[in-house]
Amino acid sequence: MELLGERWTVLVLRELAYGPRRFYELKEDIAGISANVLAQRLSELESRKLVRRAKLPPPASIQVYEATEWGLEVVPLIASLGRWAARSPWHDPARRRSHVSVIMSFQTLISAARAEGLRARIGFHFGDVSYVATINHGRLDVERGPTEDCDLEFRGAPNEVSAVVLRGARFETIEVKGDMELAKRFVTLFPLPPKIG
Amino acid sequence: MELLGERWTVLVLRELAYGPRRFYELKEDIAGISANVLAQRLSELESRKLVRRAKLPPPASIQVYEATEWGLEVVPLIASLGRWAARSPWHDPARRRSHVSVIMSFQTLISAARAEGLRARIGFHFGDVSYVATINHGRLDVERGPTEDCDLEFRGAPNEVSAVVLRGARFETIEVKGDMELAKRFVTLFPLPPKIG
DNA sequence: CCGTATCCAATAAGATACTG
DNA sequence: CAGTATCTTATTGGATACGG
Repeated sequence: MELLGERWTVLVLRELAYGPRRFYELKEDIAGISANVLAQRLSELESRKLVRRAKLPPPASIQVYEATEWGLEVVPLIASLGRWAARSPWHDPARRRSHVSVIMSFQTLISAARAEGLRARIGFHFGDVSYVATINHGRLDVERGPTEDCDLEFRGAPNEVSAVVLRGARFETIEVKGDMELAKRFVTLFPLPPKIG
Repeated sequence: MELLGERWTVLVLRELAYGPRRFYELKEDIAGISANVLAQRLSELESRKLVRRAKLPPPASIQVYEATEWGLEVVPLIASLGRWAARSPWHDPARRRSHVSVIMSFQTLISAARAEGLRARIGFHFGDVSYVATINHGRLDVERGPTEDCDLEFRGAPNEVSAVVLRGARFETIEVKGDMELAKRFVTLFPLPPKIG
């Protein structure tokens, strides 16, 4: 609790799950956090060795925050807590979510059995951030980066893409291109865990 | 975070991991919590359906708090968070711990490889609370209850027992009785995860 | 863009006392 | 024993403004 117990701390760390981010990205993607609290949380995380400041190589040369190895090790637990918590009767999938949170839920919810034998590269575009997800041996491996050589691409706001992938919203509500047969199968790979009471 | 995010909430839920408890037990075992905060946390947990009030069957007929099924499902994640957090450079094993926390760390830290092929029943006495742990197929199954038919028994304060089992403190610092060869092997089954920095 | 400084408001917690 | 009521204090978070 001393490492992760204060308000916002877990959410900040989660945003660093797929690589370094800059201050204003974090501020924008963590709905409702204020600059001073974000600064404080980052410095606490830094002093606890869960996060470190890094400088991107030239020509970018900007300062970013990245999770340490140890910090990254707790990320799967955070993801599992998310899956558990989403079963709450009061969970609201319409709440605005960050792209990190959406991608993480894909990774957490994929059914190895349903993805059996499937191999595919799938790209996601959320505004100016993109991810490539590789399905392999029933797992979904994800990294941030350009969606080159993908069999299928989704583009839209995180919530909308999530609604299509997890909850069967119509493809027309976002932008889907590439192998549409794959798309139809892909959105069946994510069984939602049973709701409570 | 809305389900478990406030201060004390996780600690309260953890105390219910091995069965129902009464109010004053929780108050005594959660170091530093005050009665009003505990009452508030319990009622929040109840309204969120992680905990329910129950009445023990006669002749006890006392009121207790117990975790719901759903509440119990998050306990292994709490345990894993504990293992992760104990690697912190600032983790202090001398801090006073509850018997629940100690038992849970045994369950979490046992090495399946080292316990390979071992079968045993081991009892633990902490004041007036006792547990029986069964080693089987590399796992440690635990339940609260009388230590009947155990091959080995430990008795002492939670911290002291933990020091013996996890950190190789001398048997003489607590009370150990039964199969002493088993005892010597038992305390080798729990490799501590590597420290950070 | 990346924070820091300042201030104010809300709230949450601790201590204590008290009651069925 | 199992809480509730009350009070006081400490913390923290949100808003805003500002500077490198």
